[in-house]
Amino acid sequence: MTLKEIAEEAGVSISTVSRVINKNSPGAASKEVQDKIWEIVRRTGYTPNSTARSLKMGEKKGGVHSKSIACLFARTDNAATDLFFSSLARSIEQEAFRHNYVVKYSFSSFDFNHPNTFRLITDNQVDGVVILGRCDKPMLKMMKQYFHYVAYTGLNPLDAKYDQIVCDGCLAAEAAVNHLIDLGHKKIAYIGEIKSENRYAGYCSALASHKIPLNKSYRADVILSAEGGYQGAKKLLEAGCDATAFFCCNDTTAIGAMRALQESGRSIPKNASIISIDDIETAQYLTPMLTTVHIPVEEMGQMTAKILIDRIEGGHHLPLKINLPFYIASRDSCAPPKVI
Amino acid sequence: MTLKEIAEEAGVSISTVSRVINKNSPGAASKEVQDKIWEIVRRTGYTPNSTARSLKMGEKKGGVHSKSIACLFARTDNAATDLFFSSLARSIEQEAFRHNYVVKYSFSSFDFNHPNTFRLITDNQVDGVVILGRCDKPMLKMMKQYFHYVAYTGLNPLDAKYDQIVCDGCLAAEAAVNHLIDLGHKKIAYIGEIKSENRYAGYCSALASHKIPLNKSYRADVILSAEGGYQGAKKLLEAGCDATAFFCCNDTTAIGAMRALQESGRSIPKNASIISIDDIETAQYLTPMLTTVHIPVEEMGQMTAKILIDRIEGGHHLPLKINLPFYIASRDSCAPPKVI
DNA sequence: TCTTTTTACGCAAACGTTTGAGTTTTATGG
DNA sequence: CCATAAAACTCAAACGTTTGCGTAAAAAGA
Repeated sequence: MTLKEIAEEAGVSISTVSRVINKNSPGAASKEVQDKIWEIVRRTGYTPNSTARSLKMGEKKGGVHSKSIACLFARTDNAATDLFFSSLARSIEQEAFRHNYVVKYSFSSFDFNHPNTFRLITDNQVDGVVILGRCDKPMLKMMKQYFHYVAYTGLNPLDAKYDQIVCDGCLAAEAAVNHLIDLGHKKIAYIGEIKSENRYAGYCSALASHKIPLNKSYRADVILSAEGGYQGAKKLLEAGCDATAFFCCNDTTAIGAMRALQESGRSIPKNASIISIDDIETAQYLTPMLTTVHIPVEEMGQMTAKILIDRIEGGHHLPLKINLPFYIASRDSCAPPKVI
Repeated sequence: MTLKEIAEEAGVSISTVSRVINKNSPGAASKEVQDKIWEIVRRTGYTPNSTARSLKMGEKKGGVHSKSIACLFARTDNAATDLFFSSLARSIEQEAFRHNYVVKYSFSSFDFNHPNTFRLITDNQVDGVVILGRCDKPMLKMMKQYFHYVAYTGLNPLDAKYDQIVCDGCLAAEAAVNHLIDLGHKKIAYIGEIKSENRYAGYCSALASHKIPLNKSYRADVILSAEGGYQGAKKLLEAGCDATAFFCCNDTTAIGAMRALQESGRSIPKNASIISIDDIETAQYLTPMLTTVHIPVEEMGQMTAKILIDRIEGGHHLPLKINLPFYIASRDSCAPPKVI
């Protein structure tokens, strides 16, 4: 159904139909004509062709908006299937929805070398994009080229002039490890990614500031998943690692690590403490309840969406770098080390 | 930049520029003109206006495709933040990506009464949509009206003539409860949703076929989340429920229930067995490892995307109703009841 | 009854493309 | 040198809208 067809059927001009449907012109048509038009609209299930509409509207003052944003997972071996990112994505979407925006997600690992990627990006007009996960400067820059409005959210703040709403993973890791140290631990293992991972930097920094030497045999380089955590902890244990505490990069990894620890006969927190980052919903229902750094995902998502949309709709503030606070959700998986 | 501007600058007609850029017409222009046009394109960073392009292309034989599909969560109190749906969504997206489609997700609870919803839906042209979660017939019908191509995936098969790729939650629940019964349990509690939930039907049916009377004090009507499971189990326990086994509607709920059970001093599976549905990644890393009905999420997502896209691109088969098989991932959370 | 205002409507251009059909130029062959 | 074919290029319509401007009819005022 098109305006033209409706117009023909109603015996009026296209303009009239258009004006009636976008009830912007007060006295656009007589009551009769209006009724007739609406009747046809309802009966035929007409919906305006948004393509034509935005083509036509594209010129308007201030530019028109597709009222949609994209949400790109910068690195997604597993991110998309992690509760943390789901929650983040969800809160972004909810906030966007409140502003009448839709979100187009791309879970797929975002790879500019992929022949499709470019087309997907440029084809799919969006007003702005939020990048989540891990993102380096060149990539952000590239994004800026194609999308005027870009915001980043995640745990890895970048020192670049882009809007970013983050919760610093480095600081969070540092706090977690400090928590362990405060409990008396000195032999603290690291399970998670290492290369260009700021959580690892936080781990190192916490140790360093307490003059605890870095022990490479205390660390396992694994991807962030339950399987990763399990394998990482197992490897450490089998190598005879005598760590009394384990720092895991996120809760899911911790779940796997806990499993490995328990399988080896260690009880948590009696024989080994474990702490991680995220505080996904299930963390507090595990046995033992997981001590973890609570990241305010809800707020992160909300703010990100709000700020991006604000930008899109004309708010031109300076690049914002918002650092949201975390706190340690202290539960049952950490205790002082057993004195021998 | 528009074709027109390029044309002016190059001193040729719009048509020529168009033909050169979409290198479809072999002998569209002379080498010189081509070079000149490409030079301008590169220098100015011209990208075709996709809105205009699709408006124009809309007529082509077979219709043109926006190369995008939408993914709507029919009911989402919590679905979006559940690993099961994340995995499902992700596999849909990956498969779609392989076919050069992008996916627009809508996590927001999908509510036609919401004034925005209608506009969001109709505004955002997609070639087809997949509905996931829970969906009733009227809603599916409504969807069909706006999107020619609709596919459903989830655990709740519908007896309607739509493409649906499901894993029957009723059968899965029945199998789970049968598993419990086979172990010797007779007092089996139900934790999860009840109203119009086919898993509840499966639970009832399993009991009935073994002549075990339905005991309403054995069931807790809660939403599917860790918190829900926790509260549900707690309520049951506090009411003095003497069930020896607990069926939970999904893994996340089971995690919460396990917590409540353990808090009450019961050890699993010695004092109580627990089984659920989904088999999310973490299930096998819990302590005890969770026995659960494995749902082939990956396959479900893949098939759904593939079938929907096939439909969109012209494959006109009869409405498909694919019922994927599940199996019981038997682990450590179930054991025969303790003989008293 | 004649002007003036209001109400109701239509015309046509424009948004940036694509494309069939036509027109001009150049090369080919006799 | 002319006819013809091939190559290079242009015209203009169309896609479905929105909207400024113009006009006819009805209502109001005198």
